[in-house]
Amino acid sequence: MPRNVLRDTQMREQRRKEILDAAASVFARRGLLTKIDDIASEAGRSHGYVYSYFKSKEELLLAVIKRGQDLYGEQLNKAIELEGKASDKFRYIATKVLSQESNADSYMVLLQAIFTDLLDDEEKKKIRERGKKNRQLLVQLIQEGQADGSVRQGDPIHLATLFATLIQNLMLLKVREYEPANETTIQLLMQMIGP
Amino acid sequence: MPRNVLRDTQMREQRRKEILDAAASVFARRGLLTKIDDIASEAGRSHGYVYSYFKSKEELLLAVIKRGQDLYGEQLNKAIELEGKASDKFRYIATKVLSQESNADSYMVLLQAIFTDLLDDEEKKKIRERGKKNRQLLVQLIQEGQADGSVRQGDPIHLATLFATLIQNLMLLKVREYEPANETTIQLLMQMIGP
Amino acid sequence: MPRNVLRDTQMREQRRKEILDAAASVFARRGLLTKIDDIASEAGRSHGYVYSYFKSKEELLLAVIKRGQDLYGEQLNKAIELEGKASDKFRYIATKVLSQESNADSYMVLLQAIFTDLLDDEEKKKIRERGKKNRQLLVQLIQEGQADGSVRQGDPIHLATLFATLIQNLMLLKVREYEPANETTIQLLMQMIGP
Amino acid sequence: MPRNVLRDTQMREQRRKEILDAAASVFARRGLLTKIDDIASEAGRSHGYVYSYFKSKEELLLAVIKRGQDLYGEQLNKAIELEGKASDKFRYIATKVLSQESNADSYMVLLQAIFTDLLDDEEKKKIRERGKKNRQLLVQLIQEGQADGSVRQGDPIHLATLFATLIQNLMLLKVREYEPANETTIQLLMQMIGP
DNA sequence: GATGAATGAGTATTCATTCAT
DNA sequence: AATGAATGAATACTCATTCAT
Repeated sequence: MPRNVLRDTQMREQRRKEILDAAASVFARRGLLTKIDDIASEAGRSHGYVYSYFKSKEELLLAVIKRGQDLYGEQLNKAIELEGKASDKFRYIATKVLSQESNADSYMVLLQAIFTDLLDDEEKKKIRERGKKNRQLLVQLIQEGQADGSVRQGDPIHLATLFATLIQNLMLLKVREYEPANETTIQLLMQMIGP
Repeated sequence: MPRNVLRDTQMREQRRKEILDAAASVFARRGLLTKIDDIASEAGRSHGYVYSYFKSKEELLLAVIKRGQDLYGEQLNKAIELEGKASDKFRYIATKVLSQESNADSYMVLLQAIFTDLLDDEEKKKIRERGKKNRQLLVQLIQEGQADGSVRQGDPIHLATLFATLIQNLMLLKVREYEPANETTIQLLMQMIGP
Repeated sequence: MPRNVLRDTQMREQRRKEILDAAASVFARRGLLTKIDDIASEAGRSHGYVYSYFKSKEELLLAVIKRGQDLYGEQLNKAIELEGKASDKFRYIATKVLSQESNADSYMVLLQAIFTDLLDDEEKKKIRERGKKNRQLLVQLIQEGQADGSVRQGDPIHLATLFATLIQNLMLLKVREYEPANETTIQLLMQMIGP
Repeated sequence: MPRNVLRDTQMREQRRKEILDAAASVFARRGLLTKIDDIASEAGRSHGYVYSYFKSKEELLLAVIKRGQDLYGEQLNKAIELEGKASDKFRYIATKVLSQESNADSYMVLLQAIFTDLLDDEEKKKIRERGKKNRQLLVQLIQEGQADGSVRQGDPIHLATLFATLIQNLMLLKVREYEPANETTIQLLMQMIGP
């Protein structure tokens, strides 16, 4: 009986995802000091297993970063597609992003990867490209808000950077309980980008 | 015949500082992956030399973090002592801090140290204490600004956190040329905390 | 597919023993200056291999010492269980112990470990406890001999110490060809403890 | 005024001796793991000081061993020159040697040096020669005792070896409080070599 | 496929030794 | 003479990666 090729492929994809989840969590916690064994344990597998899905630790790291950026992009897109004023969408983004711990993890991994010369420039460039693409979504939203009067005037790119910067860093601090980041913070944040 | 003890001590202090400078620079660039050899090379010395001034890589890392926090605190204090409205002091801080690359380096090192479980909780606690002390300076300044009408109303602690978060993350992004951070950004930042 | 767990475990035990053998031999030859690499080479393996069986050089050293003491204890017990007069058992011990080179190796390792402050007091204490347990076996035998008239009178503990001391040191000297230790020596030794 | 060359030489000799004393004590305690710094500290000097008196750690080690052997030889000679029966001289030796802690230290250093391949064969040979010379003194004494009837019959070389072995190992054990070695032990020892 | 035994490149750290002061 | 700054060879230990079972 021939194997079910489709199912095999799906299975494989599923397994790959499990490893990726484990990797994201551990990379966030231990940074670049993460060991393949840590990831394998987190996934409840042996380290050899990990290698049958990813060629190297670097490949795994890059995959984690990419997925984090893609997920963030999706969250932004979902917000953009909402009904209502731009400021409501920003509020949605702030609330949504800050509420998901995995975002903070992803961002921390990204930061470390960018800041270290572990990765070659080629890879760093790809990461930056994705970052710009995501920021462009925010820029759009800023412009939308400036048009509907719900966001203050000013260079949209800088405003988008400030907004992104704020929620990203707040995420970091929140997760580590290093500084507070709650509803009050979000309200302030909204006033700051408000008109 | 013993040498000139006073001069020896001064020399030693000077050398220690040189290593610390080198270490700060390399830690910022390579994060926790930094090798003692990298630091020694950066300082133009052998690795053994480094060990005659610092007992271990961890001690060196902690010293780098502490110095970064202390310098930041000094910059804040200098701003506080200026004449003028609180908002002018904030502008001074933003301009000053963002203009010094070493601040970004220090902050990145701090982030990685906090985010990794390389350090024990004891050490992390010390770092957090210093962080709180520095933020308290900003809180004071926010309150001063709310009194003189140059800063918007709202919980001072959250406002301070937001401000700190903004300049810190902007520092990061600037240094890595990942995102822009310039005079325009600062102006926006000022409007955001303005009344 | 997981492997045969039972066989794996047995294999692992076997490998551990091989390393222990190699370690005993090299420790005896090079003392505490022994390098892990020496041991690995002796076992025909890489140094990493050694570390997957023993956490550290110290753990390996302690295991070597313990095994040496346990083996010596077994040899004593075997002698005790023989038929015949106590003096015959002593002769058996002297002959048996002196004929096995590994005994000398073990003893030398033990001596060095005890005499250096490499090990903490906790570990040294354990070693001494085992030493006392073994000497107690000799004390029993001395008393048996004094009862059956085949061993001279006198404090059994001191006599046991003297006997142990003699065979241990003779072992040392013999192996290193520093001094002779043969049948004649054993005869003399027997006369000395004889009535 | 020309320097007092004689006094300078004596001074130098004196300093050398001080280092040697410190070295003997530390080598005994820490074995071949002894650091030059340990020795320098023990002597209340800097490590550079040590190097102006001894070319290397090995030279220092060899000097310590040689001195220990020479001192032991002197003690034997002194005993031989006493009036009385050979057995009295043996008792004197046992008492004297066991009462001086430095003898145990020296012997331990010697043992370790012999048992390690740190030293080249050339040096080991010299050490063995001195050892034989000292044992020869004991052999003489055994023969003297067999002549005057105060020592049992048997091959003098083996008897000498046994005696030497006994007192050396007892020294070791005594110093480390690993086993008892006192007046009672000496009495037994005397009976053992007695006729 | 899944495991974990085995390897060895890489790294922190120590310490003998040199030498300028 | 005496010190201790500086070096770098040596060594314990880690961990990514490979591969036989």
